[in-house]
Amino acid sequence: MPSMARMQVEADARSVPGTRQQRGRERRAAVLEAARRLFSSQGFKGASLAAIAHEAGITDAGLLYHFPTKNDLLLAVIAEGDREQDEALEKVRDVQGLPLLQRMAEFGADLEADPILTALDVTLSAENLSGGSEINAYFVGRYDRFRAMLAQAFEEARRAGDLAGDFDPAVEAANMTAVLDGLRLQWLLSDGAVSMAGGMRAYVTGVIARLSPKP
Amino acid sequence: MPSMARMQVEADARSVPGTRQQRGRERRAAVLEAARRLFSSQGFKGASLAAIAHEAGITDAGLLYHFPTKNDLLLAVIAEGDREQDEALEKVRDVQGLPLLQRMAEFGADLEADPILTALDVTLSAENLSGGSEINAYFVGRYDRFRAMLAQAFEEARRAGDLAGDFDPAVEAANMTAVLDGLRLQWLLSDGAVSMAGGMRAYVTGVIARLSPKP
DNA sequence: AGTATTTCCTAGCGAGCACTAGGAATCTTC
DNA sequence: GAAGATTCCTAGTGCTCGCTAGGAAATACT
Repeated sequence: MPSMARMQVEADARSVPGTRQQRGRERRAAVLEAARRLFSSQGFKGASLAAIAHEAGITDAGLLYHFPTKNDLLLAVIAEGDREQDEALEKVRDVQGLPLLQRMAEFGADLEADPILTALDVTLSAENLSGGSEINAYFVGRYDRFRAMLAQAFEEARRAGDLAGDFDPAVEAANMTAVLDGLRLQWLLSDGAVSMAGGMRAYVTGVIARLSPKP
Repeated sequence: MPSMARMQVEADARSVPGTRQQRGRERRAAVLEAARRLFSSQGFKGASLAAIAHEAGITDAGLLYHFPTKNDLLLAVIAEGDREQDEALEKVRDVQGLPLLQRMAEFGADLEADPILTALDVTLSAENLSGGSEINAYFVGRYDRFRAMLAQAFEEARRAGDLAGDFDPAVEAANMTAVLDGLRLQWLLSDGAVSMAGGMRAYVTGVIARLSPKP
């Protein structure tokens, strides 16, 4: 009799496939993905726990078992996105100087491949412009590191004789970062009329053409 | 006796100076300014009517006399900001072609003069990335017009012989807009480590140097 | 078989939200 | 000075929010 009862409720949402801990991890991942989607399209304050939980197929109380507070959920979403972007950056890290700058031309195309993560970055950074919060510190640090990486590449390119002129590596690094961010925003706001890949490639080749040593 | 009663309450918040309609306009302006400040720092959803009203020196119900809904208040804030930016653009509109592009170098400095309006733009555009809302349509249209203005300037500069090469005016317009927006974000996120004025000037002179006809 | 653990739900709490109803105080107009 | 218009408040409504308490069901352990 108990075994029959088990079989009757086998189709229940909780007992789908696999072991207990497997289902737990899968639910957790589903919540993270739903949270990324809703945070990116509605912002942190705009997305409710109930809506995220519904998208993940559970209730809000069920969600709070995996992430004890809404802020914890946000931090997990950010940590996951950060990890993915670090992986994308590692493909670039083995080169330096001018080759690194040249590879930045493909960064626009990379971002176009993941519109949700791109929109998440725009939304969350704009939602945390003013200081104090943990998230604001994260974005400030990330921009600092990104600019430092590019500035170092500009310096090395000049030292190697690949670039010339009296340009300021810090300014060039900030400007290249700005093009990436600005195109991101226009791409999201223009229904595809603005291409990040095309704009970024044009910018990088333009910078290199302008700063190339004259023979 | 009534006159004495009047004098006793003369220091009341409502009866400060001037006529009735003057006070009304002043309060309305105070509400608009408080709303701009709070919307820019906390976003639309993050700023409550009570907080805005408190900053303006009245209650939330008093605020709703001037602006019947929160969305009406937002539209008024946006309309006011739009008017100010139109005025700033009109100083540029009398020139065309290369001179217009050269004047864009000063746009970074102009934005630095009004950090609140700049942050408001970043916050609200990021909060309305996805389509449908009235505000989203506003931003899409504004970017379209701005890019069109710059693209036309690039075309005219080439026609006049001030610029040369096989550059794409649409791409150059999008990229120049992107630098402006991207520097805006970094400026707000870097405690002044990134200068919008310096970056924008470097970019404009760089573009002109790169596209100048070779003698 | 019995116990413990993991996972998720039902139910509800207190706070904050945008917004409303109705009235009071002030100023203008006659 | 009475009548009307303007401006703003007190009080409250219904809703949604993040979060908690406690339990139920399924699985794993012994």
